[in-house]
Amino acid sequence: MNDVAAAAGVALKTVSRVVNNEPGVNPATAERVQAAIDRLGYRRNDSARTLRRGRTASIGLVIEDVADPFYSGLSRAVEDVALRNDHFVFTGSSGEDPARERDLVLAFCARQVDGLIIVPAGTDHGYLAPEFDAGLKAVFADRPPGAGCRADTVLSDNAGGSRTGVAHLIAHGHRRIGFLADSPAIFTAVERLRGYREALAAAGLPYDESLVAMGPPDQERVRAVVERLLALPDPPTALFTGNGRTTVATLRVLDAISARCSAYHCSACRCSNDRCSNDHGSVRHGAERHGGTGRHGQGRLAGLALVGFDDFELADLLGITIVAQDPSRLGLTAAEMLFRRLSGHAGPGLRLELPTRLIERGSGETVP
Amino acid sequence: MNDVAAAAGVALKTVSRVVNNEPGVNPATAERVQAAIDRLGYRRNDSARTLRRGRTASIGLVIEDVADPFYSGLSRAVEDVALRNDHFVFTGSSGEDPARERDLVLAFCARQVDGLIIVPAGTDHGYLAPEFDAGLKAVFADRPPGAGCRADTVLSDNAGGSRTGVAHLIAHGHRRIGFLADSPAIFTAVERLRGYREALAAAGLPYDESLVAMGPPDQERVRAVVERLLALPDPPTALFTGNGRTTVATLRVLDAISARCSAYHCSACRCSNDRCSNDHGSVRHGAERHGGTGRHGQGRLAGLALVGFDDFELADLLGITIVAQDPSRLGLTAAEMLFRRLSGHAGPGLRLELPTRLIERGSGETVP
DNA sequence: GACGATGGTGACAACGTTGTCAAGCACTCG
DNA sequence: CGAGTGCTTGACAACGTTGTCACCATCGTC
Repeated sequence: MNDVAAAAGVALKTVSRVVNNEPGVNPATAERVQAAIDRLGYRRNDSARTLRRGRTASIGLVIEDVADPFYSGLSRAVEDVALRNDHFVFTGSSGEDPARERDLVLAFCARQVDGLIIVPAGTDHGYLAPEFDAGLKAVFADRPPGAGCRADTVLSDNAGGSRTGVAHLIAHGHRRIGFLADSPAIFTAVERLRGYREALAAAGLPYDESLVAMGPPDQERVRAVVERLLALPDPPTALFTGNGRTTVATLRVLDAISARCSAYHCSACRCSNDRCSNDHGSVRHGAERHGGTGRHGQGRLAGLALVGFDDFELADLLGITIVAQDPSRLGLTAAEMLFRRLSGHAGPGLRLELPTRLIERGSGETVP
Repeated sequence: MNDVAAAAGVALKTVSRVVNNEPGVNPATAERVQAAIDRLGYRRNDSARTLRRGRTASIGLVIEDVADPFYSGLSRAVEDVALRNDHFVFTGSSGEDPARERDLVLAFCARQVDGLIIVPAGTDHGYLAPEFDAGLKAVFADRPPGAGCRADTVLSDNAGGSRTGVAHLIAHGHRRIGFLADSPAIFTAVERLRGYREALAAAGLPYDESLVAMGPPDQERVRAVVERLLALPDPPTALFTGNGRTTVATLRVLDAISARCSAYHCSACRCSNDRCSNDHGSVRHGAERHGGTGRHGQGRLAGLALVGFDDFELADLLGITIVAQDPSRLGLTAAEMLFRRLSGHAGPGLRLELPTRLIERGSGETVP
């Protein structure tokens, strides 16, 4: 900027005015300055600007994993809102590690982000107190902050969505419904379990702990869980899967089981064959309709009904009934709440719950 | 920092030394300072630090869309490498708009990012020249920079992968192969078209322009394209789709066509029925094997063979043969190249090409 | 006992911007 | 002609760090 000022024969401050489109500069001078700027390829140093003004025009976003479609949808929405507000976004993935969440958050604070959107991995946010005192604004998304933290929060209606999904299976005659979800350390998983229990209770069905399995959605764990469930003396006739990754992993397992067993007592055409070489205990045979209009998934679910929490790509094609939450709406809402705070809005911390939506595609509408 | 210094009864500089773990501080003093830091909840202001040191310890990442699984995988890899190198990542989505790409890049530069990883939307990167002069390091990923820009570049072997995929279809007896890809403004699409043509040429097959359709992968456009192809007097018996989104959109279209037509001349069991009420011209009927071990997709492709560029979630389950590139390897490689430059590595701009891999899953192995 | 080496500490300038305030100028009005 | 007004411009300090350099003890050595 110094060089530009010298080149244009004006003072530093005048260049600053031109760069910032401040009023009160003679058009002729402005043009001269602009010419010097272009000639020298000058670009404002936003670090210095930030230091001087105290605002960085950037926000931090801490999520679990950008590579997860749920969070990448959320990210995109946050980014869009931020850009509309002339802010940039630092993104960091915590990988469900509370320590990493904390490190990321504090690092973003040291970078003087104006605000934060956090999908918390941990449950203690005491470390944020000094930051809040220093004027930091934060919004929690998808999961609430730990006790004692009164920040704005945007959640999905996890319990309600889960209740609806499970009630849907019950309405189709299912009495034994397996429940697979993420680890009980995760808020959403616990809420969805609550919804599951509420739906059972509302229908007067017992809660059977042997039908419930919670843990990380990795393929091998899910495989073991599904096989355990199907080997029960009184196995489930339907599954409710508590997040997108678990649903997908479950689909793979059920598909493999279906493929191992080529015997079908087909309910549509009444044909049957006994080429089944699979020692699969009491697994019911699939109800694939030969040449019918059923969707892909239905013939490949080892005879089980399935409803999942979270929509995912190709769920439509596979005919998987799901309870949809809207990740981009979650991100959008969180970002808008944050920018409202940043523009001076005071008032107590809000807690919003976004509705979910049951989308029927076939896999949840089969009878036991 | 001033307050901390006052509270600990030391000079500013000593606090600075403690904060930065610089040697030469009396342990007792350091402890006193640390206590003051903790008591006051002090956190270093990285804006000032940046201003003083000239390095921001952050990099910028410009991609097409974080919400696209391809780019979110790439992002995650970049983020991981950055974190390992104690850097943070600004991410911005260009949405294939060259102007937005430019704005993002320049905004990141104004923020003094140490380096950039760019998936370019545009083909003119002259605007970067002053930044390069000022010492900016940049790596281009997935697509090369515009002419005249000698920056490091990491690409997938687009033409080669496409050639392999198409040759695979040819090897299975296909002579009329439709080619669907992204807009010809996009480097990868053009390269993949080149691979398609090379595979045809190598097999002595003619290049028929009416079998080629390029444009954005939105569902309605793809639907129209597929329907046009199938209505040709001599329709294709196979399709090669040039990216993940196009593949998925194509699957939806073919599924809808298959569902509309419930007539199957089943090659596996020789049964046939004529309940087909669909006016689908010369569309071949699906080869679904009733109760066989085939994968989901094969019965739902309207009788067409299909190979797609890019792997995607559930492609395994659907039995879709694809040419896989590795987005996270792309991101990892780009980030490592960038950090090599940042740590002083000089030398001419490199251009790397990562290999692709054909994964056979059924949809690409059916005969015409 | 004088000297240099060593370890610990602090004063000060500088990084590149912007907010504050004041000054210069041309013009108008009484 | 002088005061008042509005427009344009510039000098200067400050933002919170860190690099440079200098200072002062303390210690060991000749």
